[in-house]
Amino acid sequence: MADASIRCVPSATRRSEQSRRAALDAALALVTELPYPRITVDAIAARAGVSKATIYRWWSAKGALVVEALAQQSADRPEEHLVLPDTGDLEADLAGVLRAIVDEMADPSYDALMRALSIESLQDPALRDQVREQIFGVQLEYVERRFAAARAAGQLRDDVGTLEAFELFVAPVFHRWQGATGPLTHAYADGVAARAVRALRPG
Amino acid sequence: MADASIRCVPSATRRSEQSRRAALDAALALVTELPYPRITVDAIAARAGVSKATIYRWWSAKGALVVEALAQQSADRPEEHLVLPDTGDLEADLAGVLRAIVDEMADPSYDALMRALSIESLQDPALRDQVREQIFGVQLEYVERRFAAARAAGQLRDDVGTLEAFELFVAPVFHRWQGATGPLTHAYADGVAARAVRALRPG
Amino acid sequence: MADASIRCVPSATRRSEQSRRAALDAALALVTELPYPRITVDAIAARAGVSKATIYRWWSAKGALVVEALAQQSADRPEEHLVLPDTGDLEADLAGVLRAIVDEMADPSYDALMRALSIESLQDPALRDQVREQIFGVQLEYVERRFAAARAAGQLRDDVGTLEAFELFVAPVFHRWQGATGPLTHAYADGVAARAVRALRPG
Amino acid sequence: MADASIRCVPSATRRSEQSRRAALDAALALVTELPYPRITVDAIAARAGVSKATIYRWWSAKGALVVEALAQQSADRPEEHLVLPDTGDLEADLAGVLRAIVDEMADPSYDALMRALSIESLQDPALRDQVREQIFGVQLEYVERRFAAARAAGQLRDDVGTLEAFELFVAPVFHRWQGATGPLTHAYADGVAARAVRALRPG
DNA sequence: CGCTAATCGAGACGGTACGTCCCGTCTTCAG
DNA sequence: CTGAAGACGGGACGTACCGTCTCGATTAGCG
Repeated sequence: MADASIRCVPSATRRSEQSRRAALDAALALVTELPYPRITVDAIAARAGVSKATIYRWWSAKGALVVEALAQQSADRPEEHLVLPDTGDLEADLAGVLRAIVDEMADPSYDALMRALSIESLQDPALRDQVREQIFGVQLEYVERRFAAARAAGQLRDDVGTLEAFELFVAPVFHRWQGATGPLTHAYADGVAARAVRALRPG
Repeated sequence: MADASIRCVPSATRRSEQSRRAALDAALALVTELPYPRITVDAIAARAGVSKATIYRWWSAKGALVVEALAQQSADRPEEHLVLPDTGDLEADLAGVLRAIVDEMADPSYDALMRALSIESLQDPALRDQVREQIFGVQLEYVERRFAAARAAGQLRDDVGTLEAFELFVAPVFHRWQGATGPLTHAYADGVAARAVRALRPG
Repeated sequence: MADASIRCVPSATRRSEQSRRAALDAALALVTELPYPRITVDAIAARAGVSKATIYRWWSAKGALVVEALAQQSADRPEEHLVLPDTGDLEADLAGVLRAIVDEMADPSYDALMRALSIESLQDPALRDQVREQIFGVQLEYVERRFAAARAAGQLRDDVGTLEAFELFVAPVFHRWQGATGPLTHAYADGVAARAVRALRPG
Repeated sequence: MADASIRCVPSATRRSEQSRRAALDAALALVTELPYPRITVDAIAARAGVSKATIYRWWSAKGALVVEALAQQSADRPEEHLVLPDTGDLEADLAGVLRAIVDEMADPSYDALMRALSIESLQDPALRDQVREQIFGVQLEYVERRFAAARAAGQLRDDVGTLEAFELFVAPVFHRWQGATGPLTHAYADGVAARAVRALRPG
C-alpha cells in the first residue's frame, strides 16, 4: 500500500506531478495510436510538452515509462480487471469473464496496449518482473478470491494451485491472441471455461 | 510438402542460393549470441559476407529474415519439433514432451530464439502470420497425428478440436515462460499434462 | 582522319555499332534532362536499352561515355563550332561569334552540356585532356584560320600566339558563364571583342 | 566587415562554435589531402570528431560545407587574396599578381581547392552564388581599389567596368588552368598583363 | 519574504543503425 | 557465343532515434 515509487535518485519532492502525468498520458495515448516500434521518446516528450531530459530523469527508458503508464491505468480503473463474480456456478462465472476478455481483445486500443506490454516484457527482464507484479499480480489476486470460494465449496481439486488454475483458463486465450492461431469468439471462451472446469474438478 | 517458396518479388531464378543460406545462417547464429535488439542488419550482412543491399532485396526487414531463418531451421531439423510418441498412455506422452519443452526453455539459446520470434510477431502482423504458418503450423501437424490416435482409442472428447487440445497443454507453459510467473519444472510439466488429459477425457 | 578509336581491348570488330550509338545518344539526352550528378550509368543503360556490362566493356566510366558523346556531337555538327567568318573586320567577326556563343549559353541544353564537360574535366585529368584535344582543339583550329588571315593583313601583333589570342576573347565569356558573375548579353559580347582587338592590335 | 553570418535555419544561438570550426577545418584539410570525389561526409565527420547529424543540421550537403570552409579561410587570411600593390605602374602590378597566381596554381593543395570549388559551383547553382558572393566578391573588392587609382591616374578607359577589367586578366589564366590548354609560366603571366593593359588603355 | 538550488522547456550534440542508391563486376539465359 | 537482364559485394548517402549535455527561465522551500 505504501508508495511503491522508489524509482530514481533525484529529490522527488520537487518533482512536477504535472510533468509526470503529462508524460504518462502521452505515452498511453501514443501506444494506442501508433505501431509500437514507431513510438519514440522524442514523440512522447513532444506530445506531453515535456523535455526529453525530464523523461530520462525519471524513467530509465521508453519501456519503463510505458509500463508505468499501463500499470497506472490498471490501478486507476480496477473495474477493468478480471473481477470474477460468484454465482456459485464456477464454469458460468469463468465463461463470463472469458467472454469479456475476448471482447476486449477485439478492441484495437486494448490490443495495442497488450502488444506494448508484451514487447517490453520480452525485451527487458526488469520490466517483465514489473509487469508481473504490478499488473498480472493484481489480476491474480482478484481470481484468487473466487477460487478460494470454489475450493471451499469443494469444486476444486486440492492438487492445483491458484496460479495453475489461473493459467488454465487465461493462457489459452492469451496464446491464441498473441499468435492469431484461431478465432476469439464467445463460443471459444465457453469452451475454454468448460475445459478448465473439467481439469480442475475433483475426482 | 509442395514448394512453399513463393516469397519475394524479384525474378528468384537468378537468386544466389549461397547468399541466401549465408544470410539465414548468420541471422540464426547472431540470434543465439546477442540480445535481440543488438542484432543489426549490418552485423548479419557482415557475418554472412553478404551486402546489405542483398538482404534488403530479398527480405523486407530484420524480422522477416530472422523468422525465415527460424522457419528454415524448423524445417531442416524435424526431430526438434513436438514429435509426440505414442505409447498408448496419452498423459505420459504429453508429460514427456512438456518436460522436454521445459528443459529447452532453460537453454539460453532457445530462450533467445523464442524471444526474438515473439517480439517480431508482436510488432508485425505479417510476421505473426508467417510464424503461425511456417513454425506453429508444422508443430501442430505433428501433434495432430498423436491426437488422432488418441481419438481413435476413445481417449478424447468429440467436442474438442486439435487446436484447442494443443493449446490446452502448450499455452500454460508458454504463458509461464513469457511472463516468468512461475517455475518451469518437470513437476510443473507433469501437472500441465495431467490437467490437459482430464480436460480432454470423454464423459 | 585516321580512326582515333584506339580505345579498349575487346575485339572491336564484333562491336555492335547499334549499342554504341544507343549508349551515346542516351547519355546525351540525359545530360540535357537531368542535373548532372543525378545521371547514373544505370539510367543511361536503361534509356539506351543496353546492359551495364556493355557500357563498361567499352567505356571506363560515366565520364568517358559522356565526353565521347559530346565529342561525337561536336564532330557530327561542325556548323556549331566557332566558325569565324572573314569580312576583313576582325572586331566585327569576333563580336558576331561571341554574340552567337552568348546566345547559346542561354540555352539550358547547351548549358547542361557545358556543365557536364567541365565537371568531368575537373574530376579526371584524362578526360580533361580528351576534351582539350577532341573538342577544344577542333574549335581552336577554326579560329586559327581567321587569325592567320588577320595576321597576314597586319591586324595582329607578332608577339601573340593563336592560343593566347583565342583565350583573350573566349576566356572572359566562359569565366562569366561558369561563375555567373555578370550578365551575358550582346553588349557584353561586343565589349569583349573590342577589348580583345585592342589587346591584339599591333603598336 | 559587417557580420556576414546569416547562414542557416536553426536557433544558431545554441550552436556549438567548436563543432562548427572542427567541421570546417576537417573539410579544408581533407580537400587538400584527397581527390575531391573521395571526400565523404563520414570522413569529414570522423576527422572533425563531430557527428554526421550535426553536419547535416547546419549544412545541406558536402558542397555547402566545403564552400563555407573555403570562404572562411578566404576571410581569415586576407593576405592571400589578390592584393594588388600600387607602384604606379599598372602593368607591373598586374604582372606581379598574375605571377603569384600562376605559382599558386602549381601547388597541388591550391589546385585541389580550386577544383573542389569549381566542381561544386557547376553542380549546384546555390553554391555557385555563394562562391561568387563570399569568395569571388571579396577578391573583386581588392582589385577595385587598384583600378580606382588607375582610373584616377587616367590609365583606364572610361567604358570598361571593374568586373570587365578583372575578367580581362584573370579569366585567361583561369581558363588555361581549368582546361590545361597551355603552360602557366611567369612569361605567360607577363603576357596576359601586357594584353590586359593594352585593352584597358584609353584612346 | 527573498535566496539558492533543483527542475523545467528546449533542443544541440556524439553516436549507431537504418534503408536506399549507385558503383563496377559477375553470372545466367534467350536468341 | 553475344549481349540484355539484373543479382551481387561494397560503400556512401541522408534520416531517425538514442541517451547525454548545456542552456536560461522558473519555481519551490529553507533560512
